[in-house]
Amino acid sequence: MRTRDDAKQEALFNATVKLVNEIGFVSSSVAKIAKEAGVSPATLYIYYKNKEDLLVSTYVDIKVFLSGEFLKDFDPSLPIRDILRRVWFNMIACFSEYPDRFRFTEQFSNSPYASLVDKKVVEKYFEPIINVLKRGIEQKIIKDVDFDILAAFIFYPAMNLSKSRLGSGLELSEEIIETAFNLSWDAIKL
Amino acid sequence: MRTRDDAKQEALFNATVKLVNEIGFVSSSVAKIAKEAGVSPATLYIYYKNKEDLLVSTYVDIKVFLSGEFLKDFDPSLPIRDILRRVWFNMIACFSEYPDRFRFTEQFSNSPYASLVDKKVVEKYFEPIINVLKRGIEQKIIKDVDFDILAAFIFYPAMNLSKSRLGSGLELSEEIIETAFNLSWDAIKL
Amino acid sequence: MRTRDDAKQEALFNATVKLVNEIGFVSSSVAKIAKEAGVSPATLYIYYKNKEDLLVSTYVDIKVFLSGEFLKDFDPSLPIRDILRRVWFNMIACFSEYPDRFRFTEQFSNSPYASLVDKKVVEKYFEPIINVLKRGIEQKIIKDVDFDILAAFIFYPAMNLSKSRLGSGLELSEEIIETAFNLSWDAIKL
Amino acid sequence: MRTRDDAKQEALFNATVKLVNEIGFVSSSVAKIAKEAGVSPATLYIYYKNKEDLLVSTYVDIKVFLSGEFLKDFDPSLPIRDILRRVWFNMIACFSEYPDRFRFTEQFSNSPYASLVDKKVVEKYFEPIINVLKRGIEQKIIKDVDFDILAAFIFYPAMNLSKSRLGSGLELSEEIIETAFNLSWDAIKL
DNA sequence: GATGAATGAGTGTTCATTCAT
DNA sequence: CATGAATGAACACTCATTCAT
Repeated sequence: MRTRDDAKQEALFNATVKLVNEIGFVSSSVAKIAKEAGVSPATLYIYYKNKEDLLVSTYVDIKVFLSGEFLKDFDPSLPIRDILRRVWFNMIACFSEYPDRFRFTEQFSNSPYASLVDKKVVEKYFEPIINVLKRGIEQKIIKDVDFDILAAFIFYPAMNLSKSRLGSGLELSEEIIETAFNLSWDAIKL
Repeated sequence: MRTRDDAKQEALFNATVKLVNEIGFVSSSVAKIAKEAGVSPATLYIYYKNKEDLLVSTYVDIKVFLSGEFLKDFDPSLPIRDILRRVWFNMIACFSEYPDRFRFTEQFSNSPYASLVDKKVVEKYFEPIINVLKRGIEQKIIKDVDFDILAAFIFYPAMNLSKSRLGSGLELSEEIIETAFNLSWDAIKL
Repeated sequence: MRTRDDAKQEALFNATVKLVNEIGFVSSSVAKIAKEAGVSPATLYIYYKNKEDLLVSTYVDIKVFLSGEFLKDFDPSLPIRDILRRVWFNMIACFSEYPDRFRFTEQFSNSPYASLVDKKVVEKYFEPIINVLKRGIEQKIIKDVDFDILAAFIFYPAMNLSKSRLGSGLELSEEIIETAFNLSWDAIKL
Repeated sequence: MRTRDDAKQEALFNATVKLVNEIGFVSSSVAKIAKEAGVSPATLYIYYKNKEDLLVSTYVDIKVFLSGEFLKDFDPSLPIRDILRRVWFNMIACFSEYPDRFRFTEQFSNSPYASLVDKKVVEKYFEPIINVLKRGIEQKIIKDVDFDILAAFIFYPAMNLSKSRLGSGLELSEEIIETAFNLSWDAIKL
């Protein structure tokens, strides 16, 4: 018998990300995604249970991928500010390098599909960063506030900045990224 | 297309916001929206050119409404920090009071429809706040950085905080809002 | 606005009966039925909630129609044997005149759709015949056995005879019908 | 196509009968039948030419099986009434013991597939009974009418009685079966 | 102004069957 | 012999929009 083809699954993944970005969730039909991936719609159902499974799986895969990018050259022995600075630069670089995947997660997490994802599974991959923040709080370097408040001043600004710059086509210079990180650090540091 | 019966138009507006939140953009069909509003699908086309017009108009209307809420008790004679603090509290209160409208804008602005909105028109309503920031920069109270960077540490944290708290069902206490505003202020103040 | 078109509903009814007979339940798709009726598949869903509704409604309509045919010239003042004889002849004539409707009910009642029909509703239309049988039992003219046993020797033989003759293309002569009725009467009479 | 593994063929036979009864002809796809039988859809095509072949073969196999059951303890030396009485009891017992196979034949024979079966082949297995009836006619014990009329008062009542009782969940007591046979005998005897 | 009827095009999904291993 | 992968065609059904009243 034929064997499962990783190339096909990857083609479906790429086609999904591409189409959702080009024409949006609403218009991204199974037929169009399959066509973009160069397979029959029926074939899609060999690799995914249904459309929901395709979208949720794609989202989770991207999230795992992004966490890997964010944690590139992660070195817990560095000072906390340096660690976060590296993560910050990684995030911005990642969003600029993989804007499609980034935008897919933005669309996805604002859709009703979002509630279908087990957040625990995804959060696990971001744990190293969370631990750094915890350490920072213990060492009285970072303000002792809930994690979602810290997140609102670290991750979301990076995302929103990337989004607004990607949208307007402007480049995010090294300098601007540094400046923005300083605001982030000023927000959370004690 | 706009014509007379305001009650019908309002019913359509409410139905659109409600349905998009309940079942998402993808599933919100013209037929369902019309039914929810208690009118015929054909009637919808008297008030709106087509579905796109319905969604975009609804978005713009909400944005205008939100700007009014954000600027409640706006008093330019107060110190800049106090002005922004009031805006901050207004935003959080507004998101918590009108979660449907808030979530609609989130879904909408992450969809391809977003590009159909003339940002100038919407931004106009937020000008008073922008002017405050400009004044703050001139007076060396606020860091002299691009507006979108400031926005990334004022508006988006408020939105993301509201979103994450709304999603998890947690309440945002007065104290937490105050704390979060302090982070925001620390980020942008000189 | 346009008004509901009885001609269309009738066309759908006829198309359903015709197609189910020609190609069977399995192959009778909504698209084919709509095409046969000369309307769009979407139009079918204005007149029927879904395919199941179409088939069940068609079945019930036929059953009501058949009961009317069976009871033609029904005269309760006649001797019981004469009443049943007339019903018997009516049945055979009806099956031969409307073989499509008859065969539809045969296919339907042997399909899983059958369980969706409220038997009470259908049986109501056959009550006059049932009452005749009851009277016959009371008057010691007919054997005192359960109704389904009597039915198995009155209605089903008529149906099966019709079916086997229709299938083989043979005519059912007046004489043969009379003969068969005699067997039926011999079976149930005391 | 038929080849070796009898266990697989039997599994397919059972799966077909089971599924057609549980979900009907319409929903019984090759994929589901194969899954139920624990084999690959492709394997099914080793044992059967196509779906039609599978269904027709299953039907014929059941018919042969049923004929065997009907003729259990068949003793042509007994009086004709006793022979038919035994067949009658065998039929009822068989339908109650193998309701799935019985219902399969009911569904099948009311579908367009029925016309694909060579009736001669099937009838052959029921010949002993037919011969008894012929003898009964010659001996002036049974009415001299066409065979299909006799059948309509012997076999079909038994089937319909079984069907209605199976459907309603009621048991068919020894006494009721005896009673019903008496009606059958009254119908056909001279 | 307002409506339910009407539809061609599209939706997500499953189908019977064949292919490559 | 046996298989899961693969698919074009079909499935039931819904879509945004227009039409006739």
